[in-house]
Amino acid sequence: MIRITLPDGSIRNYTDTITAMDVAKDISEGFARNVISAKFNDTIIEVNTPLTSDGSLTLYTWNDEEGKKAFWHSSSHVLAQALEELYPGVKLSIGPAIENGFYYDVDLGDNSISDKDFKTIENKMLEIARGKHDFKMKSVSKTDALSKYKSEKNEYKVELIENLTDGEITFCDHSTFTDLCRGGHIPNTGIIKAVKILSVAGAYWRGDENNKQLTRVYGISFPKQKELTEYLELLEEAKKRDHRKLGKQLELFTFSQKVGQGLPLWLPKGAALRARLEDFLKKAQQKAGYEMVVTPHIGQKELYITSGHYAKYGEDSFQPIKTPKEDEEFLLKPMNCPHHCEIYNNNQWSYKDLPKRFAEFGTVYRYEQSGELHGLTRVRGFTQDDAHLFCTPDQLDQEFKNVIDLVLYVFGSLGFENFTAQVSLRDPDNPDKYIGSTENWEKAEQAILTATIDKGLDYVVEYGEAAFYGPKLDFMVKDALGRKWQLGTIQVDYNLPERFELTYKGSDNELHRPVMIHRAPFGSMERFVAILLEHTAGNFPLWLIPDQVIILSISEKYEKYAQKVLNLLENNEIRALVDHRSETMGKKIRDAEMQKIPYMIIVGENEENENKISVRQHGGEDLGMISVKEFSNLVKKEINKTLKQF
RNA sequence: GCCGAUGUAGCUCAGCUGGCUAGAGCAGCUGAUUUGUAAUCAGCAGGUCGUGGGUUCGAGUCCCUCCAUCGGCUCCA
Repeated sequence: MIRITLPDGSIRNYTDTITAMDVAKDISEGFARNVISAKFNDTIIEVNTPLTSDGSLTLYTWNDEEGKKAFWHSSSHVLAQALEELYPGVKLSIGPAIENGFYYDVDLGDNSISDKDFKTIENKMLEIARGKHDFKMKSVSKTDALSKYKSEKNEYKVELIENLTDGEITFCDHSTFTDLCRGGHIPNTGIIKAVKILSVAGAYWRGDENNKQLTRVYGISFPKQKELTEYLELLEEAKKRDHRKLGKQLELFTFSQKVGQGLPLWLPKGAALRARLEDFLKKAQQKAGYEMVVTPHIGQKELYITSGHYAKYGEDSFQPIKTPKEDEEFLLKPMNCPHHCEIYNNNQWSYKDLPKRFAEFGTVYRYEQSGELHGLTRVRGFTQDDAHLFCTPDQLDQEFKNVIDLVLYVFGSLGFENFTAQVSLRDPDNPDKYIGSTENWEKAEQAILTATIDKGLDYVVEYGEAAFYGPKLDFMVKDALGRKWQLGTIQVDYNLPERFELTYKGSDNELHRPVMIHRAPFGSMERFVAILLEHTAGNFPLWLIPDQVIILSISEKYEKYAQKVLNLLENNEIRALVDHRSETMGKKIRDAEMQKIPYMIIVGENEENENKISVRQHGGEDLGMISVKEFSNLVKKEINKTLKQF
C-alpha cells in the first residue's frame, strides 16, 4: 500500500501502482484536466511517473509557478526539435525555462537565425505540438549517453554528461526527439497551443566569454492563444514606459553621437528635475549629519594605484590623461572614494569626532563596454549621490542602519514600493577575487546581514556579487521590460582605510583604523531618473515633476488674466506655464495631457468675472471653479502627502 | 568586446524584386479662425536617405568598412 500526503495534510491510500495523474483524477476529474506537473518528495516529476513509495505530492497547474516552469521547459524541447528539423546538424546545449518563457542555446554551425525565420520556427513548433506527443523520461547509462553525443560530435552535451553521475542520467523523449534532461515536463506537447519566438541573441557557452558563442533562441508559449495575445500587449505597454522614449518625449535628456556614446546630455527640464532630486537628498542628509564636500573630476594616477582600482580596472578604463610635463598622468575619476579618503586625511581625528560623513554629488567616468550601454541606466559618465562614512568599528552597526533608514526614506518619498534588498557576499569558491583579510570580510558581512535583518527588509543573499573590496547591500528594482537594475547601494569597506592609512585616536590613546561605508541612495542620478520614469510612466510625484500646472486661456482676450494667474501661482512657488497659442481648447487640453502635466487651469470669461480658475486634472477629472488660493492649498496638500520630512 | 538586427525630415514611419525632381502624419513657420474640457482650416518650409568606399548606364534600395542605436551574452569599482 502507498500513502500519499497532499499539501493540505490529507492522506490517500492506494493499493495499485499509481501516478500523480491518478491521484489528481481521484481528487476531481476537472482538476485533473488542468494538472500539468507535480512534485513528489521535493523532486519535480512528470504526472505519468509511477509513484513507488509513500510520500508527499503537490500537483501543479498552469497557474502555479512550477506548472509554468514545466510548461516552458517542455516548450524548449519542442523548440529544440523544431530547430533540429529546420537546421539539420544543429548542436543542442541547454534549454531552460526562465521567468517569462524559455530559451535554447544551440550551435548552428554555419547557419544563422534572424527574425524573418521566427514565423517558420513557430509554425514548426505548433505542428509538433499538435501531434500531442507524450513526454517520456528514460534512464540512460553514462556510456550510452556519451557515445550518442560523441557520434553527433556534440561537445556541449558530452561536457554536461561528463559531469554527471552514472545511474542518474535521464533523457526525455517526445515524438522522434530525445534530449538529455533532468525532468519536469507537461504530459504531452498538445497542451502547448500558442508559441512566440521573441528574439535571438549570442550567448557564450557556460557564460564564459572565452568559450564559443552559441545562438540563444528566446521564446514563450501558452496554453491559450488569448494569453499570448495579452502577453504581447503587455510587452507593448511596457515599451511605452521605456525611459528612453519618455525621456525624449518629455524633453528630459538626449544623447549626441558627436559628444560620444553613453554620455547623456540633460535638457533644461531634466536638469531642473535632477536639481530638485539633489536638493531633496541634501536636506535629508543635512539632518542625518552629513557634510558636503567637492572634489575634482580627475586625480593623479598614483591615487588610484594607492586605492587598488588601477590594478583592477586600469586596462579597461578611460586611459590616463597626459600633460606637457613628462611622466605626469591623471585619470578621469571613476569613483569618489579615494578623494574622500584624502579629505579624511586632511585632519587628525579623535574617536570623539567620528563618524565623519562626507557627501558629494560626484560625477564619475567609467569606460563601460560599448555593447552594454543602455539609455540612462548604463552610461559612461554619471553622477553618484555619493557619501563616505568613516566610523569606529563599534559605530558600524548603527551607522549602517541609519543609512538604511535614509534609503527607505528616499524610496518612500518617490513612491518606490517594489524593490528587493540584495545582500551581496563573497564567492566562496573564488577567494582570490577579493582583497583584504578574511577576518575583516567576515565582520563586514555579518554587520550587513544583522542590519538588514534588524530593519526587517525583504532580502536575498547573492554569493559572488560583492565588490572586490567589501560586501554590500543593494536595492534592486525592475525596469518596464522586467530587467533588473541596482538602485541604491550601501557597502562596507575595511580595505581603503588600510590603503590610505586612515586613522583616528582612540580612548586608549592609540591610533586605530576607521571603517568606511560607501553609500548612494539613488545609485546615480541618471539611473534613478530612468527607473523613476519607467516606474511612474512619466507621471512624477507632484513635487518633482517639471511643469506642475499649465494655464490654458480660452482666447486671446483672457491673456492678461492668464498672466495674472501665472504670477499668483509663481508667488506660491508653483511651477506653471501659459499656453498662448491660438488653438482650440480641445487641442490645448490634448497637448497638455500628452505632456503629462498634472493640472490644467482654464481661464475665460466666467473665470475672469468671478476672479477664479477652472481646474482639470491630468486624466480628465474636472475639479470645478475655485480660487487660486484654494488651488495652491490643494497643490501643497498633495505635495505633503508624498514628500515628508526626514 | 562578442552574436544578431536596425539606421530615410525635429518626432513616428512609407518607399516592392535598383529606374523620372525621395513621400505621409505630427511638430515648425505664415495666414485665416477667437475658440469652454483629448487633434479648426489653408499655405509654406524642411532630407548630402548614419559615414566612407565599391558594383552598375543608374544605388535610399545590392556588397564591404566604420559609426551609432536596439535585443541579448560577458562585464558593472
